[in-house]
Parts: sequence; structure tokens; C-alpha cells
Amino acid sequence: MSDPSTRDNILDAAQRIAAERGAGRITLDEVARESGLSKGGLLYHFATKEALLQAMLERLIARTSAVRETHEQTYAGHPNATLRAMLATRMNPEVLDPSVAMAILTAVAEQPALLDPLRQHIQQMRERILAENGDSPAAWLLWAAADGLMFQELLDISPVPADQRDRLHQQLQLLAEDLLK
Amino acid sequence: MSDPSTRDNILDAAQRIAAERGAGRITLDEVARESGLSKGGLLYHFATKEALLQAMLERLIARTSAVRETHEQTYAGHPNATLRAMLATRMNPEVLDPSVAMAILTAVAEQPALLDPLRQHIQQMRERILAENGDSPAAWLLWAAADGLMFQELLDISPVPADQRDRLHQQLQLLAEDLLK
DNA sequence: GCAACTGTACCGTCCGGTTGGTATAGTAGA
DNA sequence: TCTACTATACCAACCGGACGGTACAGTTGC
Repeated sequence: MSDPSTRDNILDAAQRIAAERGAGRITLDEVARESGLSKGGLLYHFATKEALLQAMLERLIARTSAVRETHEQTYAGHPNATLRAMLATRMNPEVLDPSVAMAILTAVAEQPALLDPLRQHIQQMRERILAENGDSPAAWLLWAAADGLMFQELLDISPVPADQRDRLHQQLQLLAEDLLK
Repeated sequence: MSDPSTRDNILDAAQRIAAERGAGRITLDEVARESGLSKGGLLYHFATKEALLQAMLERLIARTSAVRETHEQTYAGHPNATLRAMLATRMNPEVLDPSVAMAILTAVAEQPALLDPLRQHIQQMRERILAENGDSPAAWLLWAAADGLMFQELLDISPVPADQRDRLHQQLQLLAEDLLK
């Protein structure tokens, strides 16, 4: 594998483009320019655009997982640690970069397999929750609600004004305490 | 405005392409071919691709609204008629064509304004729910959960096996009964 | 006579990917 | 220690196709 720091620089550049100019502007030429590499140099590290997006997604999963794991320690011993930690992670959305999410979302229409790493991660979470909660509908509905809040924010289609959404996340945590008893 | 039935045929054609060959394959040439029109004829009805996607979204909103309105009659007199009808509408997902949703989602990255008609619709729903329920966090969380289930299905990232998702929607309705009391 | 097209040719741009080459650091053998 | 060779990291130029949109002359049917 190639120099990991260069790869990270490239991913940072792609992320910056998405954040500043929109997810649709992530092209190989732009990423090359923004990262200070030539297009050839970029393609040396990521042979296809799909590989680049894949890496962006994997880094996103890894980073949110890291945050979730710190939350899990807070809930250590708690019967629903995994789900609680998931919900807590969603609370501060700076973890889940919206521009990265949009970039991936855009590409999914043409490359459904792009989400495979995420699907794998979801299955892992599913099994941990199954082990902790059993097949509780409440758990899946809480998960769905967290996802819903995320997508609403991502696409700016939330029915709730922006300044009241933090409070909604808190209410979701309270509801979790209630339902998972 | 041009002949509405031709416009509908065009929208049907675009929808068929999205369903059969993927949302990313909706191009003006393909839609023209699929609808049996020439490209000139297509552009006579929809001057830009954006206008075409816009119309697809508007038709989607209109159709789901129609279904929701029949459900509202079921809940007539009920204190939470609007929200209950919304949740009931999401139950049978054949209303909300996934391929159309994906097509629009893809385009949103480059044209955020594409969702404006949806945002307007959401604000209307929001105000009706505010009038019926007040500013109840439970209502917004139920809405978010419904959205979450939808997006999970749309992107095939649900933690729940496909054959158990109908049941989850039912559980959501039960939860609504509980929380909105 | 006007709305609703057909048909075709064309344009400019964007974009993913290819090609062939260079610079450099390291390594193995005589 | 000099030489031949290899691998890594990168560059500059280019290619080919897709796609949104234009132009425009002609046709059909109410």
C-alpha cells in the first residue's frame, strides 16, 4: 500500500471540496488540484474514483466507531450499551461530516455496492444489539429515528427548526431510557 | 402548458428507466427514447433536466398526499389525524417509488433547490401537526422514525431483515398510539 | 394557423481513465 | 564500491465517450 499520509491528504482534499463546493463537485481533476498532486499521482493512490469514495466512507465509519467506543465505556455494564452509545454518538453531528455523507449518497445511485462496508458495519451493530436487547422492536425503532434525524438534517428536510434539533436528540435519549427498560 | 397526458407519459418513462436501469441512467436521450418522443419533443415539454426531475418530485408528493388524505378520513375526528395518517401512508411503500426517490436524491447534491417543493410540503405538515399535537417531541420523533425506516429501505441499509420490516411499521403505529395519548 | 411535435445535426464541456515517462531511494551481485 | 536493476511515487498530456442543451427546418392535426 502507498504512503498513508498522502492518502489521508487526498481524502482531506476531497472532503474539503465537498464541504466548500458541494458533493457533486468531487471529480478526480478537482481532487488532484486541491491535494496538490497531479491527476496521475492521485490515481496512483486511488485507482478509480469508486476506490476514493470507498475510502472516504471507510474513514467515516472508522471515525464514528471510535467516538462510539468512547461512549460505550460510559455505558459500560449497562444492559443496552451499544445502542445507547450509538444514539449518544449521533448527538454531536460534527463526527458525521454531512458533505462526505452527501458525496457518498450521490454515488450510490450508480454504485450500490459502495455502501457494502457500511452494510457490514450495520450487521455487526445489529448482532451486538441482538445480543444485548434481544429482538426488541423498540431498539430498531430508536435506531430508525436516529437515522431519520440524520437524513432530515443532511437533506435539510427536517420539520423542526434547526435550533430545536439538539433538544430532539436529547428527547430521543430519554425515550430510549424509557423504552429499553 | 403542454398536453398533460404526454407529460405524464414522459414522467412514466423516466420512472421506468430509474426502476429498470438505475436512477443514474436517467438522461435526456434515454428518456426521449423510452417515452417514444424525439429529444426535441421531450425538451418541448421539459426545457431542462432539472424541470423534469422537479416534476417527478411534485408528482410523487401529490400521489402520497392523495393516499394520506384517504387515511385522514379513517382518523377523522381523531386528535392526531395528520400524523397518524402520515405513518399509515408509509406502511405500504408502493406509494413512494424507491427509484424516483433515488433519482431525486442523486440530483440533490448538485441542485439542493430541487427539494424546495418537498420542503414546502413538509412545512405544511409541520403546521398541521403543531395545531393538532402542539410542539410535542414525540410527534417529531415518530416522524423521524418513519423517515429513518424509509431511508434505510431506500438505501438498503436497514439493520432489520426485509421480511420483518412490515412488522416494524406496525410497531411504530402502536408506539404512536402510546406516545400521542 | 397555431400547438405539438419529428428528426437530425451539432456544440461545448466535463470527466474518468490511459499512457508513457521521470526522479529517487534502495538493493543485490561481482 | 561500482553497476544493474527494482519498486515507489509521481507528472503531463492526451483520449474517448457521455451528456445537457441548441438550432432549425419540416410535418401533422385540430
